[in-house]
Amino acid sequence: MYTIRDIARLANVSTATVSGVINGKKTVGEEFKRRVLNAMEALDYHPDQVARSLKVRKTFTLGMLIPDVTNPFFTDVMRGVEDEARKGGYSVIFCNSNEDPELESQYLSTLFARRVDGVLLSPAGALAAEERLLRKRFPLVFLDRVPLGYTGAAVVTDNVGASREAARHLITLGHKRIAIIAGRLDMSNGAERLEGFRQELLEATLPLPDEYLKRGDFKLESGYENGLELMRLPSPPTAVFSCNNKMTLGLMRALGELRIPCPERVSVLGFDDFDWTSSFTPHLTTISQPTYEMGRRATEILLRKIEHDKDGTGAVEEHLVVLPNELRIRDSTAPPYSVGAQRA
Amino acid sequence: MYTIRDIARLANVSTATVSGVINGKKTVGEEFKRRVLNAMEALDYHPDQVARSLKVRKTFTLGMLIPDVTNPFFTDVMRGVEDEARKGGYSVIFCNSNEDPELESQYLSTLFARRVDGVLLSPAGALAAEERLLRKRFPLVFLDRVPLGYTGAAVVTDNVGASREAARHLITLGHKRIAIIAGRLDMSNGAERLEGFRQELLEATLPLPDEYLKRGDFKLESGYENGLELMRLPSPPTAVFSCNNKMTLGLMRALGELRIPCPERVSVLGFDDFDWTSSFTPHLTTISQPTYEMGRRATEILLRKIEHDKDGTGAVEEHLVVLPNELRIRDSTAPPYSVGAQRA
DNA sequence: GCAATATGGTTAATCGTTTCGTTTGAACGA
DNA sequence: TCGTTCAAACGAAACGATTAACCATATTGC
Repeated sequence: MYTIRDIARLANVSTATVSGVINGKKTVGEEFKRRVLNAMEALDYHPDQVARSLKVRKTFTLGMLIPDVTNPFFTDVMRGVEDEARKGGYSVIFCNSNEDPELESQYLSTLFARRVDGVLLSPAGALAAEERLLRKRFPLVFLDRVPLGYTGAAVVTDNVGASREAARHLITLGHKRIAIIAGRLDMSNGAERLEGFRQELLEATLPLPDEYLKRGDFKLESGYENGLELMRLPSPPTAVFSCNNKMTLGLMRALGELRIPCPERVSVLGFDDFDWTSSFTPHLTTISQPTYEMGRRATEILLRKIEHDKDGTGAVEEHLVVLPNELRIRDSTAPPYSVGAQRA
Repeated sequence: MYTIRDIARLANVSTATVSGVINGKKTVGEEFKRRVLNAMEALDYHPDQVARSLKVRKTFTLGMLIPDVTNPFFTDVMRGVEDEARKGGYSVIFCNSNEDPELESQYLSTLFARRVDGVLLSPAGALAAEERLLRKRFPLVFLDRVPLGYTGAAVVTDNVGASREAARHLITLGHKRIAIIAGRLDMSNGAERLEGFRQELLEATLPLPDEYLKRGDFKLESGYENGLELMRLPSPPTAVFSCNNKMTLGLMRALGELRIPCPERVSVLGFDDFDWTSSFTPHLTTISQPTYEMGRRATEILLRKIEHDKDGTGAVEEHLVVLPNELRIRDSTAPPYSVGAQRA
């Protein structure tokens, strides 16, 4: 493994000169530059970034902490993050907390010890308490979910609006018995999605009985369990709104096992789109979030924070970005079977 | 940001002593240890890993380079990698080459500059040429795919065997006109899957006409396009073997658009399982790879290489691990419609 | 012709750790 | 009372880069 000194010796110049041509800072003469470049080429020399990081107090590394890598929502976000980070010359350490607050805070410590320049966080726990500590460790941008009462930088989507639109769509189709499988209510996104849904029902003076309000945890199993329970009710709903993709999957599985046809017997509308929903039947009606863009924007904001924080006490305007969602109407929603059709 | 010197000063000891208690190497007296620990606690001190890395010439960081984060196969692998890495005290920098050899080699350079201790590689390009250079840069373990003629460490699955089993399943069902949508043939996995399929057909003295052999590139679109072409043939196949999950998705989309029912008109068997295949119809018959285990094993091997490489010239036995796959028979495969049923 | 200024290079200190070699001092045996 | 031993703590030199402070030479203005 060669060092800058090896290059300097081989090119017959000082290390400062080598450093100069590497970073293009100092003006260095043509002749010298050529010699340095040649030497670097000859030895396949790549400057040691860790030494550099130590000196300049910057690692050009970002941390990204998400609750579930196997969720396509997050992998799409990751693409946005990675592309934008690369553009800025940053690498990303991805950490998967598996929805486990314990593991999450362990990762956060590791990232701190590694002196990452900033962190993108989609929290697993309700870390309202730690949040202040975190913010003094490194610049932070929340993604998708924010702790209750948090006021700092974040990129989220319009959960309330989208849920209202979802509910409205179902109502417009003529549904009266509409159930919801909610996500974690201690997370902003889970809470907001329920909130929007509730608002719209209220406005249409439709009831939301307790047995139609199911509390999931964003995982497949909870969608499955709750789906089973809902459809076994004496008076099952004619439409179900599921608050994230994994739970929708669980719900569909439940319907399949119970041999309840969708949308004939029950309409399904899920938060989060899949790019492969058009590969299977039924094609799901979903709320599509701008995943890639979320990742991109969050990274953009984080990089800006990093840039500004260096010269000051971090007095950058804390930005909250709310991106719009889009309702994609496909085949899993239809008018209720009891309306305009003979009873089965 | 506090340094080891701050701690030393506060605890009234030398930096060597602080370092000693942090790393638990030196024996340090109870009294001193207590003082140091207190000081660390008081200042929320976390040792700077980058300084440490510089000194000990080890970053405790792994690089993982995959061609597609949005492919659930790879995210499952990632979980295995991450869990095993964390157990060993390593972090992972994930890079997504997007099946782009250019980007891939750019990432490889970055990883080298960052002095990662080792790299897990699922190559996008046929980097047979670079491979020798890479191996002198850092310990390397290939994952899922290996360059042609590569003999070093790798974790793959039994592609030939699995493809034979897949073909046999279709043959046993009575299919005679079986088509394949192959993956990239310049990658070991793509080539082997075709090879196994071919072998089994040969053994059953079944033909594989040119128009039944489609060359895809592992992406959804190629599954879609090839699916359309296959089913528009004057004499379309009664069964199709698709060589990875994304292409299977494309194929299913094509069938959906052409309104060709599966498995009634055509059986579909795909490489790679989805955990959500049971959420939609038809439930796919697939070859399930031990994804998590692949990631875990590969990491295990890489860590062992790293451990051994440090004291020597890397004369570790280069291990090739071949894991078994499993055929999961579900609803997308059935006897051909022309056999034992009236012609439609 | 000479001070002032560019230009293009060098030397050496530094970032925050680890670690080698050394010092300190308590315990012990004779 | 002295060596001798040994454990425990210390001081300072690295690791490989960056960069401030300098220095030498050439160019320019007056």
